[in-house]
Amino acid sequence: MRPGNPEALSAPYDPSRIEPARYPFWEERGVFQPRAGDGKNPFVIAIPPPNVTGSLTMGHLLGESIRDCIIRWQRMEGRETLYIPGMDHAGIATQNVVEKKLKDENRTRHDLGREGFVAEVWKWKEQYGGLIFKQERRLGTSPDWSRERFTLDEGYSHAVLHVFKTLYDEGLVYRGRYIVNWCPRCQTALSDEEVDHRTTQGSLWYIRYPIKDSDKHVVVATTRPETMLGDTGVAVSPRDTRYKKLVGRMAVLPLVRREIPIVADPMVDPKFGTGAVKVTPAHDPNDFETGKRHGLPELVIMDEAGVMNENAGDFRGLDRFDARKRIVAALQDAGYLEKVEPYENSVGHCSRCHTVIEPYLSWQWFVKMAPLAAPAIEAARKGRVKMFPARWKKVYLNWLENIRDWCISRQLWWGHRIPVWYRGDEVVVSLGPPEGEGWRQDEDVLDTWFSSWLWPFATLGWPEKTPDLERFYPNSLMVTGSDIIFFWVARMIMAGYHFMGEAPFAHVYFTSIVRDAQGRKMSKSLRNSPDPLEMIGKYGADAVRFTMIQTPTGQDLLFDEKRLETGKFFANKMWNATKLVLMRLGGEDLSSVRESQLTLTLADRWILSRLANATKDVTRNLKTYRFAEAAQAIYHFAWNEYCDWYLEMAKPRWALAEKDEAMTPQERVDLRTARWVSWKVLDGILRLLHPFMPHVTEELWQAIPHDGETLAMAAWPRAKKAWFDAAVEREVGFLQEVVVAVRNLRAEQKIAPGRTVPVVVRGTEAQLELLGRLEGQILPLARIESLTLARDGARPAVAASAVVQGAEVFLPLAGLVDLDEERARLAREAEKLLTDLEGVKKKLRNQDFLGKARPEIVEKERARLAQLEETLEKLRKAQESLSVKTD
RNA sequence: GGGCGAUUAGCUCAGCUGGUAGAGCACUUGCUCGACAAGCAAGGGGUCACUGGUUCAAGUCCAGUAUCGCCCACCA
Repeated sequence: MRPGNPEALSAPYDPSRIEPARYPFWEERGVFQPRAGDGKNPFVIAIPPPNVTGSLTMGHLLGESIRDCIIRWQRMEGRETLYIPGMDHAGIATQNVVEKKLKDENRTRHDLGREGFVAEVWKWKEQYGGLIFKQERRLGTSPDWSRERFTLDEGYSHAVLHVFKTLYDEGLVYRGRYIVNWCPRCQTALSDEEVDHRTTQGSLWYIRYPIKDSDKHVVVATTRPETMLGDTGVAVSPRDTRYKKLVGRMAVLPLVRREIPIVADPMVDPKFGTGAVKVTPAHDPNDFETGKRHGLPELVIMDEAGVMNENAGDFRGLDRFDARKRIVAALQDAGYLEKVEPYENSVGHCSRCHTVIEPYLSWQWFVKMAPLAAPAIEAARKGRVKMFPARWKKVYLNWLENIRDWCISRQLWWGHRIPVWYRGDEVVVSLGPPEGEGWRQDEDVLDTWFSSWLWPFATLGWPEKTPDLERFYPNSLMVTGSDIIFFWVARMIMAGYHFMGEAPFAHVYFTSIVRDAQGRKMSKSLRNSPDPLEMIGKYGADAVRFTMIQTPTGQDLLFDEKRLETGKFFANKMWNATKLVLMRLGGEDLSSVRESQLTLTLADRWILSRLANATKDVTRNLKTYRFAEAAQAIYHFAWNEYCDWYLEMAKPRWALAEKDEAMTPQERVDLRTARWVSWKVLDGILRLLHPFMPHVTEELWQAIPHDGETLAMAAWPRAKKAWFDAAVEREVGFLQEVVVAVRNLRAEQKIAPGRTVPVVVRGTEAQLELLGRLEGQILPLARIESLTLARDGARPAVAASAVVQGAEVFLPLAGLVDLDEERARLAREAEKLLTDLEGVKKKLRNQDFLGKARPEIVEKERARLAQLEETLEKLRKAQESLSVKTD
């Protein structure tokens, strides 16, 4: 065993001094690499790959704190652990960043050409990408950096293209011309999940469409009047008698004078608007379907930038929103506009740049999802994949059960280029260019999520059968935000089943969403996210981790910087407690000490029992992902039990070392026992706390006597059965109550803190015997000058008193006790007791309660009644004695 | 339109199988006793959103209401 080093803690606790040095310390010792463990299954977590453009946010801090806590815990449990790091190439996001940079240089990606631009992005990536991981090291997380992956690195890209080809060959990837979500600013198609719907105050325009060969007209209502230029029909409900005779006739499109048929279609809700709908097959997904059913032409009137095209006649060249204004004006001028109503509806926006989405007719690639969803649905239903908190299962299932095909082609340059080759009418799907001349590769790239859905196995070398894949798939746990449950979690599960034949992980833990104090989501644009590195600098990584991990499970976290103090103060407390213990160990060699050679006092047995309980609690709560409870358990034990009580009770025993005369043999054993127990429990605390606060615990552990090189690889404590001792806990509980009662009396009587007081206790033989056993350790706790144990003795003449578990505690201070004060206090006490007593009596008078409640509950109430009556009786006597004396 | 969550001390939140309401911060009072003022000790503070139900017993289970928040939905 390595001896302690008190020097190490001579300076005050300063996280920014100790934390940075710990990272290389762990790395040099290979702590983060998996190492074959005890034969148990390995424990594997893959990081949700942050965008290559990303920087550390409070949200990451939360997820990383949790992931690393579990990984470190499992590592200490002896499991072979792997935490897989990596980044996402983030197609649109990254392309946008680099395009913006080009724009600042007055260039566009088109100036560079495709190859040049992609080279530029790679250059950017090398220079600025992955900042997040440089920052993250400061948090002390423990991924195996030697296994870091990037979704666009060579092997991973191969996996992505391989998946595309496989799905194509299976008929699950297809190309088609459909209405897709189109961002006119990014100029690419998007999946449904990449569209944010926002409730928007708009208008409903009622437009008259004249009926051909008639002086009548039909009125249609629309939220998007500009699309009328692309109308190729008018639809009414087949059940709508109002319009029955119009079906089959032609309407004349205002401004354009195109004749369009009036058709009957069940899509129309006769109760909405006028019951007649304009049909614009090229600009609305509903209308697209309607158009198909009636063979209506698909007339595209905008280009990919949302600018009206040659089919827009006079409005050509106008932006879609300008066109809307001009068309409405023109309709009004020509008398076609019947009315305008304010109307609230939901408008899709690009989740990347917030531009209003345009439904756009174009050729795109899709994945047929229903067959992939089936096993993923079953996995959740059968519990093969469990979600925490469980309610997310419903959300997940609801999405999968109503799943729609996934548009995976993106009109971008940064990403995996679609491995499809065209030559005339020939189409070949192939990872490389086909043999022969004249092949042209598809211009589009794949959705970023089409690569990240493979993350749990593509990071391990799939499709090669690598040893890593063999050993570390499936992963154990996924920890991520519920905001990407559809984007990512559901799709990973689908991909896991389809390509690996089993779920990618057994458990999914969804973290909270971090919001600001007003409840707004943290975002760059709002600038309401504190700088994580600044927080770490100010409070220390340990404090940040400890605080973040205590977020309410499954609820949003309203982040308040003030809360970080708790963690910092706690670390400081542990620093100082360790310093104290270390000094008092006096360099004693503990390596050869065995528990059986020691004489454990009541206090020792108590703290060991409490340690066993804390160990059990922390472990149980980690197992069930109740991080806040786990953190609370160790916090409370370390601070309120070990520091506040045990260390205080150990002080007089440690002081034996400074005795002038020689120690007796018993004293020597007692000293050694106090040293060993205080060290042993501290060691246990540091171990239990390490996953939450790795730096300070490692620092402190290195300073105290320890075995092994690093706490990060030390064994997780086990709750020793022999240490649990409920009887001892009750006994010490009584002693604590006595101490608190004396302190309380002192405070109430405003006795100077420096002054010691005599105390008389009347109680049962057992109670007095207990007090006697720990007398030496209790006296200083309440600054007691002398403790008189009086079994049947008379009550002191003039005293302040309290009742503790039936025992009477007296502060006999004639002349010093403020009698009025004391009488008032006793009266208050008695009143409180009386209220409680009434409650209990009422309960015990209730025949239903006596008859139906569990017997042990009734017994408990009876005992409580007795206790209350006894206490009250003693308070009354105290009151009497005071009134007699003063008369 | 559907679904989910929240409502407990001034603030942020615990309260897991129903059985005397908890923590941190904030607040009050008192403390330079050789670990720690980032601390110690003692306190004050809650009709657990509302209404009804189940039960001997409800913060906890059920139903409804209100307010706030989130998600989903081809609401012209």
